[in-house]
Amino acid sequence: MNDLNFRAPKGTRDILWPDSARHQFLTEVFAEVVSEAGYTQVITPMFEHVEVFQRLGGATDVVRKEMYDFQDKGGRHLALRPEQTASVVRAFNEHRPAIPWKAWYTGPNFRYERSQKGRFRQFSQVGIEVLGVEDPYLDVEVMALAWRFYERLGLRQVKLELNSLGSKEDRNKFIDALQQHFTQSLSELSEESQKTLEVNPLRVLDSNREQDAHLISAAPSMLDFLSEDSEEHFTQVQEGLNSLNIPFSVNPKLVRGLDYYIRTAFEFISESFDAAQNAIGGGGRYDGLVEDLGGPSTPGVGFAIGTDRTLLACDAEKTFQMPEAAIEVFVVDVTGGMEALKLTTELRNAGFKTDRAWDNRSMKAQMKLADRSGALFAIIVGEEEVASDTVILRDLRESTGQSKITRETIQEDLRKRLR
RNA sequence: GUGAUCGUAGCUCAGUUCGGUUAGAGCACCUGGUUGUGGUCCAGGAUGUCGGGGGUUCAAAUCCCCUCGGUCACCCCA
Repeated sequence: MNDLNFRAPKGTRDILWPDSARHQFLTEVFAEVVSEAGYTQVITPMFEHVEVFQRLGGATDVVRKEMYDFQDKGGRHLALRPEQTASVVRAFNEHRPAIPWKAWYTGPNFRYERSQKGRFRQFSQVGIEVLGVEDPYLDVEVMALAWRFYERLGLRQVKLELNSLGSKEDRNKFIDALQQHFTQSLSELSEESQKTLEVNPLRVLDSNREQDAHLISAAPSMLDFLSEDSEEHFTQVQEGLNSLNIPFSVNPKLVRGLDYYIRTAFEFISESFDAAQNAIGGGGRYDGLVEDLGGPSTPGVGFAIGTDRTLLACDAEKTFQMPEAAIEVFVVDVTGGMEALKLTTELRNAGFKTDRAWDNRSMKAQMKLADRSGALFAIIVGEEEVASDTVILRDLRESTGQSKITRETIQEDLRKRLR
């Protein structure tokens, strides 16, 4: 059991009931919210040609050092998806559905990194992508849907942080300014940030190291580098959110780790649990990505929400608890088990949630299992009942409620008492 | 990849400081009290490569080294 080879690989885990049920329900709630808005599901492969992800940018850690890539038996260089936006965009280019294409997805992603609270090597996300629309109000719709989803789960301590990264040109100007700012005081910057500065200056703003704090707060703000168009877009996004009464705060330091974001970038933070990884969802606009992946010039917006982290937030806020497993009838058979076999089949076919015991256990043991199953009624069959073509119907919620009924009326009797 | 910390029954943990009889507790599980009846109660029972490997020692869960895994933080992100 402790043999390494018979344990879930590092950073992965088995999700058993009731957690598995919460995962499933969470996905169902999400599907409901986005279906109501006209989104349709897309299911893409869990692996792609590695180039699909490499197009996300060589400065992105997710592709630079966290990718699970491998060669298949045909010599193809493939990678397990670290996120799904690239796959969805690739699928868009391959099939060219009519725009606007509003797609939603769910499923596992893979990143090779050290695990910690709210972070695993295999983790699942739900998300949406819209391709073919430039309208800033779509950015608003996208955020509003995520917001609505969190609300449906019962989460209250979610904060929306918003920023604009401007157009590619705005952004490059900003990066130059940042580079200048940090280079001036290079020695004051932490060693790690100095390295980051070379690879991706924007990301320095993300540093959590105390040493960097004052330099970062003195850094130029992205908002001062927005072109007129970008500023207009950003203003409309904010007006849209205001009109829907969705609270948000502008965070000019919000840069996000995927490098393809343009203009709108946002993140949902849970304030309910204590961990470094408290971003439960994030996204933004990525005009240009479709082109980068070989498609026609097409704007895009979307977000991804981490299933595991969102459930962590639900735990912390004590919401979205699982309902009890609802067995209605438990068949107790002390004649060998054949009667239970027939009865459970009959009752299940009739729509009753039915369970039973196995291995010809004692009546006491079977009753114990009936109790533990949460069943409301037990149907008891012994030799006497078989001979007289009856069963005993026992109400497990009471200590005494028990009656002998004929076999033909079992369903009728149950229905009367259950509904 | 870096640092800290932990790893004893299915679960939660005691025992590790200062090595020393067959390694314990609670919960859960099983059987019986109740030869046809659960949830309460009582009695009994089963369960451990003390994460793994190596070393020191007359003797290791306990000390040392290595390794694997968990947790937390950095990095990064959902």
